[in-house]
Amino acid sequence: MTTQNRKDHAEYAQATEIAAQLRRDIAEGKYGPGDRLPSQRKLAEQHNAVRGTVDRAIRDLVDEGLAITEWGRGTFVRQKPQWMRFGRRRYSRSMRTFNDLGPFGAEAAAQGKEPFVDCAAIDRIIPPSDVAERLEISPDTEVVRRENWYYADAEALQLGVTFAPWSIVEGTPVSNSADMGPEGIYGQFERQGYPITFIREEITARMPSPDESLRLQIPPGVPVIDLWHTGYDDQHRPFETTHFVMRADYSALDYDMPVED
Amino acid sequence: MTTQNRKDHAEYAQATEIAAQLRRDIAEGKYGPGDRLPSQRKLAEQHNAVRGTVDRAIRDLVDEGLAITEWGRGTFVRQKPQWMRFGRRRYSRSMRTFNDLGPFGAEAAAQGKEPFVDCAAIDRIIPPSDVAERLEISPDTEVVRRENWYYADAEALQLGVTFAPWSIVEGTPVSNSADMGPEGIYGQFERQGYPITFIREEITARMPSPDESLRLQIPPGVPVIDLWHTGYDDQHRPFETTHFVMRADYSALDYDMPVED
DNA sequence: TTGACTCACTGGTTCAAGCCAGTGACCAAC
DNA sequence: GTTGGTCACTGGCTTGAACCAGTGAGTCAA
Repeated sequence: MTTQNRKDHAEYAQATEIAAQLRRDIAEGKYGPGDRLPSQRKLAEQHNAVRGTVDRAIRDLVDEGLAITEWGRGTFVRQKPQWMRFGRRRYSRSMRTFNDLGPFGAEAAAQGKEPFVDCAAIDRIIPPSDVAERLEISPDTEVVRRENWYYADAEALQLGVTFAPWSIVEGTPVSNSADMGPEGIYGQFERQGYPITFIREEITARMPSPDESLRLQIPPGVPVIDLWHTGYDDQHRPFETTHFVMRADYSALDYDMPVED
Repeated sequence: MTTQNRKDHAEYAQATEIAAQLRRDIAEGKYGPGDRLPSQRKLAEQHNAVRGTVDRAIRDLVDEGLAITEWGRGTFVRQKPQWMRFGRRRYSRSMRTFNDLGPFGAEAAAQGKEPFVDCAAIDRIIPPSDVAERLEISPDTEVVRRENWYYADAEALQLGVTFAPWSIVEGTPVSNSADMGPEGIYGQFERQGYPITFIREEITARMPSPDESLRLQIPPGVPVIDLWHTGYDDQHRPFETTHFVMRADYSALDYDMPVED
């Protein structure tokens, strides 16, 4: 590897040194969670550097998720939030009536947070190709598109966009109502003859797009978990797929499952 | 929300404008994957800005994973790599003999990559508390620690650190050899009376630490998937747990599983 | 032909200075 | 007491200049 990236090169650069010093100070508890770091001007003076250099150092910390800057107030040590854990049980029948808001609400409540789910849109559309593939339908088969935003304590944590063939959901609350009733959306699917029996979860992580940063109010330095969930009925036919984008700093996935031969 | 982060504030800043323009150009194909962007000095001239401003804009692109800079050469549009997908089948018995290198090797080969697994260390240690909890052992029970690095085409993609009670692995290759034989590590566990029957996967994502960036050679703007895997035998006793850190831009997880009541 | 060298060009980093805009403590006027 | 303004302080961003170090094409002498 002859080419090097910025950070490699900066290994002994002043900004990197300052960042490393601050990381040490944070790790050693000199600055605890929520504490304010010295101002950029003070740090510049202390390290015999220009303020722009300190700004770069702090930007690195922020990008790592270790600190958060607030305009006009200062730079603060970030407190690691509790995780919301989601997994296979999210879809189990016994979870359905656990809480008005479903598994998300239950998990939020367990964390002492106020859950809120906002169904922002319900549309009837021609599906994007990746949706059609997951639903195993031809690309011109219409689907319902339900856009849900999940909040805890008024902070947006997740975006979930659910797709299902229109023919399955026509006339049911899934196609025309934000309220899925006490049994939830999977109760509705079950009534239509599609009991959720298998699920497939395709997971990756990435940095949010600028649009996602804005809409999910994701702080700098926090990635998102990008999850495609697909539900299958007892005959292994897919009947719904949901694309979740979750703030990674608040979210964990937790699956337990049998191993087959 | 009265406080705003850096990016919100910079919404109409010049650097953000330049970044947005470059994003558009990339999206529209003006610059394709692998193409070199104009030099910072040229871009500065074009946008009537100073080079520092252009540098900030490009840094944003790099942090998003859209571009990669090479010192002395220029800034290039990043090509999105193929993903390696891992999931439940990674542990199934039928996968064990698929390839000398196991599921990782099989997946790499499927992507046309040259797989290589390096067992960097085998130690006998007192486990960290999170390991002891997952193995359901007392914190003073010794365990084996196996550190594995996974490469594809000489690029490090994953780090996996496996822990298992020393009492289980004593005298077996798991405790003293990099080579697990044709049946792999789970074949060894099975011989000791621990057939892998259930798994638990705890998944989250985060930005890599500077150390991880260095050792996995992770480009800026790429998060890691942080995965704790635990294997259980037919009596639901945990016998091994592995902590994976995976480059998120190359890795996806793909699970299919039954839903239970 | 080949290898050493030059040189223009690249990004990486820092400097020194300045203006802008949000914050919050403080204080005077109501 | 409450209100509204001042002001010192915060980070956000830009300017313009400079030096460093890696790259690679082109040159020139052995």
